[in-house]
This record gives sequence, C-alpha cells and structure tokens, in this order.
Amino acid sequence: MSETPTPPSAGTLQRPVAAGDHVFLVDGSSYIFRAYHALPPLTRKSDGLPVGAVSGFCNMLWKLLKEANEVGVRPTHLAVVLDHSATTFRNAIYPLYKAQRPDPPEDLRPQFSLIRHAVQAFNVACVEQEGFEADDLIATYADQAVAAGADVTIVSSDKDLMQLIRPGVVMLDTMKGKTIGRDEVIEKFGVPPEKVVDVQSLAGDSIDNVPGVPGIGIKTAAQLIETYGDLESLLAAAGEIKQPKRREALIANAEQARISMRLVTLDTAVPLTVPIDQLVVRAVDGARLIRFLKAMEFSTLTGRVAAATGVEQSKVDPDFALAAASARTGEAEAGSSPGGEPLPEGSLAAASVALAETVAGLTPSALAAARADAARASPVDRSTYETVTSLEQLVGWVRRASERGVVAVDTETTSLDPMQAELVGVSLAVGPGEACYIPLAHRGAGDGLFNEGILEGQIPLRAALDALKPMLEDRAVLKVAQNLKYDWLILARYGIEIAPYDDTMLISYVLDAGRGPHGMDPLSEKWLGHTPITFDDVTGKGKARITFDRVAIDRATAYAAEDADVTLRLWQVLKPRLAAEGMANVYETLERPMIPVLSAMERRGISIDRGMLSRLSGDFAQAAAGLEDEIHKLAGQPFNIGSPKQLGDILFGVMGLPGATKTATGAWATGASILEELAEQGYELPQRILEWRQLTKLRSTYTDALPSYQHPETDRVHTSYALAATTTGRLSSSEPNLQNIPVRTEAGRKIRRAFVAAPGTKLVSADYSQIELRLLAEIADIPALRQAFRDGLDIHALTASEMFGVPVEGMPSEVRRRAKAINFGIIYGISAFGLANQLGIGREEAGAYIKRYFERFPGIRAYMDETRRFCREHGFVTTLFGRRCHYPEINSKNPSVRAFNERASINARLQGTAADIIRRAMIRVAPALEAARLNARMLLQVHDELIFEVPEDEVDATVPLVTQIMEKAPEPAVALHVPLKVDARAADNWDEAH
DNA sequence: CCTGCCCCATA
DNA sequence: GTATGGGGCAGGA
Repeated sequence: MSETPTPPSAGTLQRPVAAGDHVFLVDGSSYIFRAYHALPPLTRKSDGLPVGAVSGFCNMLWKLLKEANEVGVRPTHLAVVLDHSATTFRNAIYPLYKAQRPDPPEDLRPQFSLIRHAVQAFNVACVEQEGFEADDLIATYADQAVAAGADVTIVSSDKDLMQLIRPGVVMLDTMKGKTIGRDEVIEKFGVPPEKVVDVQSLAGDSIDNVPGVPGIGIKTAAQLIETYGDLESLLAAAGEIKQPKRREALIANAEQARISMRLVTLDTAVPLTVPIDQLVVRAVDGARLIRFLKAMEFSTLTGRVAAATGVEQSKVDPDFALAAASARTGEAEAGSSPGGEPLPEGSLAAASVALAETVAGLTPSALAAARADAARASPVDRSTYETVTSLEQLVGWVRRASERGVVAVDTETTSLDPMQAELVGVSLAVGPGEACYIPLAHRGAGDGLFNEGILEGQIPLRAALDALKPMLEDRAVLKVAQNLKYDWLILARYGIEIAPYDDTMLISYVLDAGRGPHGMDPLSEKWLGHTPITFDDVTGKGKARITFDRVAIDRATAYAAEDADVTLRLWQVLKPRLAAEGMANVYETLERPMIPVLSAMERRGISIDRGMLSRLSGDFAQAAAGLEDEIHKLAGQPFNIGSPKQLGDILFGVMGLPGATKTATGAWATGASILEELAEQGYELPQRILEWRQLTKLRSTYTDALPSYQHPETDRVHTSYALAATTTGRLSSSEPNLQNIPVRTEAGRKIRRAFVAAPGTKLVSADYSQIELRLLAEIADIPALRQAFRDGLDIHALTASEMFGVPVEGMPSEVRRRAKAINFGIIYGISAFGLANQLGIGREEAGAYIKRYFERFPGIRAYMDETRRFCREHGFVTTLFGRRCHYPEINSKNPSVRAFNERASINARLQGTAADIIRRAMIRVAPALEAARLNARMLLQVHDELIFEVPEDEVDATVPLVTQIMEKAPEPAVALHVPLKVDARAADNWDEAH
C-alpha cells in the first residue's frame, strides 16, 4: 500500500506538532447533522437501524485518512471533535443560548453513539469536553497548531468556525468538495475572517438564539463593520448613524450586541484534556475497522478498507455488540431451521456467527473455550468496586459504558416482588472487575421509626435515572443482566425501556436446560469458580431480614457491584457459546423476546372477585367442618385428617382396610387413587376423606390464598412467570401460581368464576386443541394420525377403533376412554406400570394394550426408539424449533433412573415443541393487536391457553385475530403437516370463557 | 424456622 | 407414564 503510508509515528501515542505538520480537526457534531439532512436516508438492511449519517461520516473519515482528499494533503494529526453536553459556559453568559434548539430527529439520535464507535474503530482521537462546544476545542487546537508552525484544516462548513480562518488555516467542506478560505468568507459575510465575529454579533443567529441587534442582518452588519472597523468602534459612533431606526436599534441594543460578541467568539484557551500532540494519526487496524463496518453493513466501504489494508474481510466477523443480531429484540426469524430446511428469512444465519467478537481466524467454539478459560483465570476482586456518589462520577461510568458498547446492569430494590419494589440502587459493570454501585435511596439502619430519611451522599434518584436513561435505551449499547425481567419491570415503572439487551440467565437456559440451575450464584460457581456474596448474607433472612435500603452502602457496593461484575463475566463466557453451539437462533427468537411480553402480562395482572372468594371460603369451611364430624364418627375417634400419617394409622392400622401400601419412606400411602379404590368397594370413610381433602385444598390453596396476592394499588393479582424453570421450555407461574387454578370439579370451577373481566371488558380464552397429540403425529410422522387431524376426526375414537376393531359409530365410552389414556400415555413416554395405574388394570393387560398400539402404529415405536437413542448419544433431545432439553442421567446405571429419563426425553420433544409454539404466538400477539388497532391485552398463559382481557366491542375482531396468530404460530420457521386448532371464547369470567 | 415428605391443583 | 408450584404436617434444629 504505497499510497497509504504508515505515518512515521505509528504506534506511538503522541508526537509534538511541528512546522510542516498538517492538523485536521473534524467538527463531528455539525457533520452528523449535515450528513443526516444532506444524504439520502439509509437504514441497516437486516433490522432497519438508521445509519445514514454514520455511513457518510465513515466515508468521509476514510477519505481523509487513506484516499485523495480535496486539500490534497494527508493529515499528520487528526481529531474528531464533538459537543459534549448541551450546557456550556455560554449559558452562563446568556441563558437562552441554543435554548430553543429542537431535539435531534428520532432516527438520528441512535447514530450519535454509533459515530463514537466509528471513530474508535478508525483508531482516531475523539475529543469532547464538558462545558465546551466542539467549536471552542477546534479553535484552541487550531491556535496551538498555528503557533507550532503547522497547517490546519477544519473539516466543517459551519459558519461559526469561519472566524478561525487565517494564513495556515482553511476549512474543508467535504460534502461540497470545496475548501473555504479567506475569499469564501468574504463572499459569505462581506468581511474577512477576523471580522466575522463583529458581523455575527450584530446580525445575531436565530438558530443558536444569539440575539444580535434587531433589524440588522448580515448585509447591513458587514456594511457597518466595513465602515467603522469593529463592533466597539461602531457602538461608540452609533449616534452618528444616519438612518434613525438603525441608530436607535444600535444604541438600545449595544449591550446585547456585546453579549452576542461573547457568544459567537470562540474560546481559544480551553484547558485541553487531550493535548494536541496526542492527535497524531495512528495506523488503521484493518480488522478492527472492518469489524465495525460489517456490523453496520457498509459493504462498499468494507471492501475498500479490506483492499487497502490487506485484511481478508471474510475472516473478520462483525462487531458482536453492534451487529443486528444483538441489537434486535427478536422480531425476525432464524436463518435456517434445525431440520436444515431453508427459510425465507436469511439474515440471521450470518448474524449469529457475529455473536462472537472473533478475531480473524478464531472459530466460535475456540472463542467460547478461550473465554471459559479466561473467566477462571482472572479472580473477582471486590476491593476495586467504586461507589458512585456524584453525578460527575456517574456520567463517567455512563460514558465508559457507551464507549465499550456493552454494560452489565443490576438493580437493587426494597422487595423481591418487582410489582412492589422501589429502586434503591443500580450497579454497572463495563469490564471484568470494572464495576460500580450507584446508591440512590439508602436509608439509615434505623428501626423504621427513626432515621427515616434518605442518607446523604447519594445522587438524587431522578437525576441519576436521567443520566442513565439515554445509555440504557441506546441501541448502540448492549445491556446485560441476569434475570432481566425483574429489572425490566422495575425500570419500566421509572419510565425506562432497556434496549438492546441480553440475559445471562436465559442464555444459560438455552444452552443448558436440564443441566442445572440458572441462578447467578450457581452459574458463577460453575463458570467462574467464584462464590458471590449472597443476598441473604447482605440482608439477613427470616424475621431478621432487612430491606436493601437499610443495607450499609459499602456493603451494598460489594454485593451489587459484584453482581454486575459476575453478570458481565458470565455473559463473556456464555454468549459465545450460543454461536458455537448453534443456539443463537433459539435464544433470539424464543427466549429474549419473551422478556417484554411477560413483563407486560405480569404488570397488568388479572382481576379477581374478592367477595366471591370470601363467600366460597366460608362455604368450603362449613362443608369441611360437617365432613370432619362425620369422619371422626366413622373413624370412631378424633384425629388430624390433614395428617397423612395419622390418617394411614386409622385406615390401615386401626380399621384394617384392605389394599394397604407403603410410600417410599415406609409410611402408609393415602393418596387419592387408593382412597378412590376403597370408596368403590363401598367404604364410606375414604369417600368422605376425599371430599374433605378437596374442600380444604381448594380453601387453603385458592380461596384463602388468592386475595392475599391482590396488589394494594392495582387491586389485581400479578403472578410471576419463570422463563428458565423447566427443562422443556414451558413457563412456570408462581406467587400465585395461576397455571393450576381448578377446572375439573364443580367446586373447583367456582374458583375459576372468581377470575373476572374488568368493567367494560370480556375475558377471552383461546386454547390449542390436542396440540401435543398433533405434534406426535407430526414429529413421529404417522400418516394415519396426520390425516385424521386433517380430516378433523375424533382422534381418541379413531385410536380405539384401530386398536380394538370397534367401529367409531356407537363406540362405548369406556373403549374410547382407554384409547384416550393410551394416547396420553404415549405423550408421557408410556410404561405398562403407568398405564395400568391410570386405567386401574393389571400390568399385563396394560402391556398388551401397548404392544397392540405399537403394532398398529409402528411409526410411534420407531419415534420413541429413535428419541431414546438420540438422547443416549447426545445427552439431549431437540424440539422442532431447535430447543435442546438435556437429560444428563439418560445413561445412568440405575435402570429406573434411566427409564425415567427416557420417558422424560420422549415427552420433552412434544411438550417442548408445544411450548415453543405458544411462545411464538405470544411474541406476535401484541404487535398484531397494535397493527389492528385493537386494545386487547394478554393476561395469562396456561401452557396451551392464552387469556386476554378485551374491550366488549372489540371481542368480535379480536377472537379471529388471536386464533389466527396461534394457529399459524409455527410459520414460517416450520411448516407442519397437521393443522393446529384453537378454540376461543369470550365471557365475563374465566370459567365460562374456558 | 427450615426441610423433606405427602398430597393435589393444572396442562 | 410428562411438566410444574404450593399447602400442611412432622421432625430436627
């Protein structure tokens, strides 16, 4: 590359400016605005991120550095100078200065920090300084350069910089491709550069809100300055001016003109934090630059840079933190299906490789391995954590986060319940060991009566959030959290919507579901070999537990900053594994997008009829009390019916009823099936006990518990969904568990009736019909079953007919019931033992059923064999959408453990695929409703059912929309050979809607 | 006060 | 036979 000589000083950080040098000062801020308006809009192809200004900026910078530029000289020193903040010393002079400047347009905003990344990628100095405008920095650098005998080119067309032009200093308008020198300034202002400020202080500037003298514009100002020499001379001689209006205006606004002079005059004495010597041009690192350009998807420039630097671009991956795959929140599909079928959406195939910040030649798995090694190598050192107590400190951390492009975030609050929690502090980590805690609402460790006030030395909460919000919402800064849904809910209540984001818990879940817990402490142990301070350590536990706002700030810093530190390290270890193990697609399409979906559902909650539950509770209690008397009478003595131990003694010890069996621990078994057996034989006591158990269960678990979960402000019940709790991909619900609300018995359904629609709305319940059986037909590839579903037949009756040779017409219900049990048994990984239990028949008979079933449906036996074989070989099974469910004990020497894992793995493919499908539907519902301008809100998910709250007059429009989304949810990733069927209904309560 | 066990509610 | 969460009891701290 003889055309692109390495600067003589390459590799050194600084070299004094000397005669013959050429200093280029790029006015970054004004360039960005200009490029935005002048260039055609450009968005990144794969996700629509606006990048027009970034593109223009990169092309300009490349030209300056490597190709012929208009000045015909290459810089020895170069800096991109940016405005740091809206407030500068000029606001002290004149508060209205730039006060009415509108916010930058929406699609320009995210480009600012991208341009900072660009400057870094070019290995060019980026200068910005608190309290000064870019123009002042440029003025100061220009002065120093000229003093040292160097030439200066200011890359800008901003008229405010024209005052700096003099021998040795020119401006360069790269977009118009022309230089601006003395002549051009005279053309614009009518005066030479040294008198530009005089003209500007008279003419003012409406855009920057420089007042000037009313009625005097550039032309008149130039004329006056031409005549009188400068502003002061003019003001001194104002009385002599002939035109009365002009005379009066000048006299009346003399002071205003002087203020304007101070506003427009650039400060050439800024105390520079980056000395001019450090602006020396450094060698471009081709790979680094290409990483950035690829992430931006600037293919033309990437090609040029590759050619000029000799870097093979195919060996460089896009910058992981900036690439579309990381920035998106999961709206797109994957590049290819797990089965290898090509899909219409292709963008993610390349992007998932981009997840790793690979250097050229390092494969994703090599990177993942290297990261895992490195994680254990650098120990966690809590002593380096910083407590952030001033806004200046905080701004520094925010800036660092923006520069790095990745930051781990954790919130500390007053409660584990995100619906009740108040923010107490925030911790950040920008690199391993580089972490801080920002206490915001810590109180004294008082007894609750005294020391109530917020401790001093904390940044006011609002100010801190205002400082954090732009970074937390900046699309160029990836936020990493552990169990983000919690922090998302907290921050949402403070008006912050984090984007883009990663969740280490979900990454771990995608990679290792079934291989252990995904909480931070176990993950830290597993991957970092480090034991973090536990929450209990800091807050105590049980009765002695204190809320986090009472934790001493230094202690809180150690705990909270460590959490952020550990989270970032976990992310570094786990994230590369996604690409290496081909799981990025599952994470991005099935996990990450669920965070906002579930957050919204939890935040919304569901309405319950408290009075109805209270009445039910009384009814149940009364009925149970009656049964209790009866039971004691039948038993011949009072005892605790709720104690299985005592009950077993009465039934089998005292009364000597038949069919006694023992549990694993040697106690009498008193489960429902045993009591039912006895009841059928005519014993009255077991029947009464079953009734008593049902009533007391319904009362304690539901009618009494549910009202206690009503939120004090919303008056609704807000469950919590766990995304990483099951091996199969199902969600789980807790506090309260709304996925096990009774439905089978009449008494139970009364509880369901207490889940009601808000006034003016209906509850709509939409559930998949026999989804797992349909997926069995699909996955096991059973043509007869597939066809039966396509024909809309009664699948259990058909199974019975095939197995027992009974015609479907007039089939006895008992025959159909048996076939139904077998179908369910298949889904559960059938065993003769289990089927026998379910049907109340002998093991041999059950075994014969299974044998006959497999004879009739050999494909299903093949499916089960293949699943077992695959799981034994790999330790996991996959769903249709590529989710992996791990069964590490599948090869256990213990036959019953092994058999259990085989059944679970057979079930997991079906249950897991169904879970994937409803997740896909859930992710699509909100955008579809919005597009249709419907106001329905998803409230609950119960594995194969979604419950919505729908304005009454929108029910008719909402039901088909939701049904359609659910039935088509597998598409386009997977084209099923069986139809999915969804039943939906609207009513005033959940029971009638279901 | 915590833990293991039993039992039971759902899909 | 699969997947969960939770309440009450009983035993050990």
